[in-house]
Amino acid sequence: MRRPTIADIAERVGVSKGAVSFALNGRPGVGEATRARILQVAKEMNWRPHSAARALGGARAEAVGLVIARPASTLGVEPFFAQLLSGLQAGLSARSVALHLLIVEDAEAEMEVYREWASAHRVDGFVMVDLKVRDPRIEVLEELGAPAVVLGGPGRHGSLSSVWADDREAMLSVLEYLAALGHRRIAHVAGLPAFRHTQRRIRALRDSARRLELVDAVSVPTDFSDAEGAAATRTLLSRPRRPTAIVYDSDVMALAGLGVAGEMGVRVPDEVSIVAFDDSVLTRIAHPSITALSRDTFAFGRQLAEVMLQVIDEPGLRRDVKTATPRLVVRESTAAPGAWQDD
Amino acid sequence: MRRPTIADIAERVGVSKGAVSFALNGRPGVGEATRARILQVAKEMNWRPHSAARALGGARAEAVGLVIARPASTLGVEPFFAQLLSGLQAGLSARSVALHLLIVEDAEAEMEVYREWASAHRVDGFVMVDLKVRDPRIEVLEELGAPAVVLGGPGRHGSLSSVWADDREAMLSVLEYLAALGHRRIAHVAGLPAFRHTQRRIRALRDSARRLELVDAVSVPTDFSDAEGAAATRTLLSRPRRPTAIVYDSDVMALAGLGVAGEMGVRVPDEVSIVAFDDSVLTRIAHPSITALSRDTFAFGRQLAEVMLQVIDEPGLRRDVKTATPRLVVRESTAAPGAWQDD
DNA sequence: TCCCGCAACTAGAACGCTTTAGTACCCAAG
DNA sequence: CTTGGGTACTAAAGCGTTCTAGTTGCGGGA
Repeated sequence: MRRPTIADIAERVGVSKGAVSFALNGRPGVGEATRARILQVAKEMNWRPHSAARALGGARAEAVGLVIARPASTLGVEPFFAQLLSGLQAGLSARSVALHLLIVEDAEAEMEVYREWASAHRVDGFVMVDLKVRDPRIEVLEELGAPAVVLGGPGRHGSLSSVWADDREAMLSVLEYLAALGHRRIAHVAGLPAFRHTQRRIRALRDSARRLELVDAVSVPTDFSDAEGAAATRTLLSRPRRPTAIVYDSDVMALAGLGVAGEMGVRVPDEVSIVAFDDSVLTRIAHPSITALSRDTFAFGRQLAEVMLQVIDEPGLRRDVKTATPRLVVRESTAAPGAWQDD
Repeated sequence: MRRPTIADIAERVGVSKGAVSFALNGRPGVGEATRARILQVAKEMNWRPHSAARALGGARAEAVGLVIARPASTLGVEPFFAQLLSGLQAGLSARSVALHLLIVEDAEAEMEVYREWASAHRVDGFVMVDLKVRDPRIEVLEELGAPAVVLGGPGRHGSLSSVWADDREAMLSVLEYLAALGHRRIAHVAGLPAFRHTQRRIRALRDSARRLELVDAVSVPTDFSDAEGAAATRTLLSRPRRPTAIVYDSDVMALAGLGVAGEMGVRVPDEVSIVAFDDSVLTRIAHPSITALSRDTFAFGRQLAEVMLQVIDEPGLRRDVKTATPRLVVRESTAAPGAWQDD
């Protein structure tokens, strides 16, 4: 048999569709007795709302959109991303809001999908990740007027809300720790330079070079892949005056770097110290275990969900949430540089 | 201004809504010249389809549902799951199909969501994971008549399609390898006994005990968490006649087990060999690296997507795809048992 | 010349729900 | 006894699209 509609219920109870709609949505305009009868019949007939029909009328979609312009494989490879996703889902599912996920080729396609989903009321809001320098997606989301939360910041995300961590401060804490150990030649294997947080880390290194008396403070950009992380490490360690410490923008790259050091016979931490942005099981079980900037990524994702839900509830709202700054967890991969390395 | 509808376009071009609909969907029933004009105007007015309205008419939702009854944290912790998810996404996004993802408390809630999404045309089909013994979800999906693909098998998934790996054969390959090395006391730290694939592995061990002359072949059930994996390992290694080899049902548990062995001063692989079902970066970088059953999980997810799309295209279809059996990758965690361990 | 068939197009119902405007009724105040 | 206002409801108009059942006009064969 066909799925029951409110018209069927109305007919059976002997009232109008309107009355049924009121009753089912707990709205005034229908007596208690009638309401009870309607609810009863609806249950008997096993009725369920048809979200598409509701959406046509402009109701909530009970879903949040996440469009990612990255190769799909990163989803599974980067612990950071996987953790973030699960935190996000955890936060959303507490309110039975689904995550509408799509991976696309590039930012162009991503914006097109924003337009489609927004104009079709397919989702109630968007979570935007991988904030770039002068990101055109911001404008699109603003123009669409859809609730949106940007992962990353602060600043430069227009009227959109955001959730961010202080990358600058985190980078400084690493540099100060390394400088205190006596390191003066510190290299930075950065992520994609187009990302705002990458820029912020690069700038933090450059800015503190003088204060910390670093004689060499270079940032090498990569695409965040383990391959480029390994290549950058190889280049750095092949220099006549190689760095005594390398800071990696992700745990995956740090691990790759550690592997390269092993291959090249450069001992860690005796000859080179290694620090990773982002902590995960990878840094913990590596051998030697890797000193890393640790944060609760799952909680980060949950905060993202929380802000998203708030912004959906109150469309005018603009929140700007700074999450806890990642703190350094010292493990076996860092030590004072050997004496022979001093200038 | 209001978002443009086909009625607006129709008015502007001076044709009926029907004609516009035909033109926009590349259907016959409208002349070339008119079609071109309609497309032109639609572009000018920046028109976009409204999926909710389409869904009302019974069109595709261009989304696949995935409902998971697990704690959200597993999503990020289990490399297998993360990889699978990205493979699935990769396969779907090639056809611009989104993944509608929701995490729920339990199987009851999961089935309720199936009903809701199906009756609301919210998704075109479902991917079901974590197939259990006598799984009630199968019936629900069959009854709903929604296209669905089950991860796991073979058999016992009724009329639904499935994608599966041969767990039995995989387990046998591990056991034969260990037996060939000389192991006779082999323990198995299993996953959730409610899962079909867990059962299959347990049975494989039991069945081959006699043939391989195992004097001790016990399976210890766990919930797949690293905590229970560690606990089970502790119990096993505390026995007066402890096993000389332990097979773990996941890489996460194997890693936990390796940690416990370290704590207890039991040397790996000299005193106990360790094998993991599921390969990932975890097993590769552990110290010692862990012998594991390896498969291309990303490809597995992509196959899942492929079958899903096929079943959506051809609702009557029932496919049963066996994926490549995981093959054993021998690393440092396995060796012949020490002589003193022989009976 | 007439009719047939086909392509091009129109009108409007249908999809399931929400919402608004309106109606019927009752009770209380004047 | 009338009026005013509140409650309980009904009828029907959307929401944006697709689909079905026409209608028109035109070219070609008898």
